[in-house]
Amino acid sequence: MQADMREPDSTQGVITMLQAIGGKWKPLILFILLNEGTKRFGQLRRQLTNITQGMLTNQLRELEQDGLIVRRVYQEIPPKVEYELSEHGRTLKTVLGEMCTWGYRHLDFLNGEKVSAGPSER
Amino acid sequence: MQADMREPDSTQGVITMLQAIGGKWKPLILFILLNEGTKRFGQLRRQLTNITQGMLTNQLRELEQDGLIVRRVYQEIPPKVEYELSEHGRTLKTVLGEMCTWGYRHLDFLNGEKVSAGPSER
DNA sequence: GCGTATAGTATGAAAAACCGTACTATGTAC
DNA sequence: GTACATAGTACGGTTTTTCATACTATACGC
Repeated sequence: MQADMREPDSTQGVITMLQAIGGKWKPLILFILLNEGTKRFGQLRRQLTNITQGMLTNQLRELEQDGLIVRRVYQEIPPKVEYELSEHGRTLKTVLGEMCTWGYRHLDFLNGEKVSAGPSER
Repeated sequence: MQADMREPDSTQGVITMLQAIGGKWKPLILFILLNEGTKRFGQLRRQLTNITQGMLTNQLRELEQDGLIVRRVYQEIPPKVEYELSEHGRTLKTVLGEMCTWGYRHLDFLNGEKVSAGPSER
């Protein structure tokens, strides 16, 4: 038996998780850093095609404050700043994996419904 | 995009997941139904102490439309409506579990930081 | 000096999420 | 008739999130 297992019926964990990586951009940022490693600010901005600079800065700051990513500033001109997952950030791998899997499963479910469910009665 | 592309570096799954169960109330509702089974509307409302009726109705409708919960209406007066997880909704168990676990881990991390990091200068 | 590239900051507007309050319908008990 | 209980709906307002646009600083090449 797990000694330290907090009550599984408590929503605390899930809520904490959603606060940390929920939202429109954070999962994207984390995925990119998780799968492609260190990235510069501009690289992220170009990859997240629709994000504004302010938004990206903001999200990166929050992720940094939550200890999920590390910001490395090179004292150069023009500026160079790199971002990568922290050690703690890398512990997201399994969760994100599970979420990804379920997400696809859900997509399949939604599609399957459209196809196989009887006459749509809404 | 392509429903077929399941590369682990795709954010599609995670985004889908967050759209389905993200937000302030859905995780709470799902947790209650997952751990305590079928509930009536009023029971949920009392358990989610701060939710408004409109919000609860709205969230339940969305969860129903996403096929995660089932709404059962009894033709009685006063009205009686029960909600429970659908079969598909129950597949959330593992993901929610993982999220919960990581959430707690993250809380520990945040607390650990406060305690063990150098002279607190805040 | 003038334009380019980078990593931002600042400001206000728009959109989305969420909340509070009042209202509906109807069978039962009083 | 009056009040109560249930599961809602309707309306408007506040709060939070996201967006668009313009601006900063500075080494380098021309």
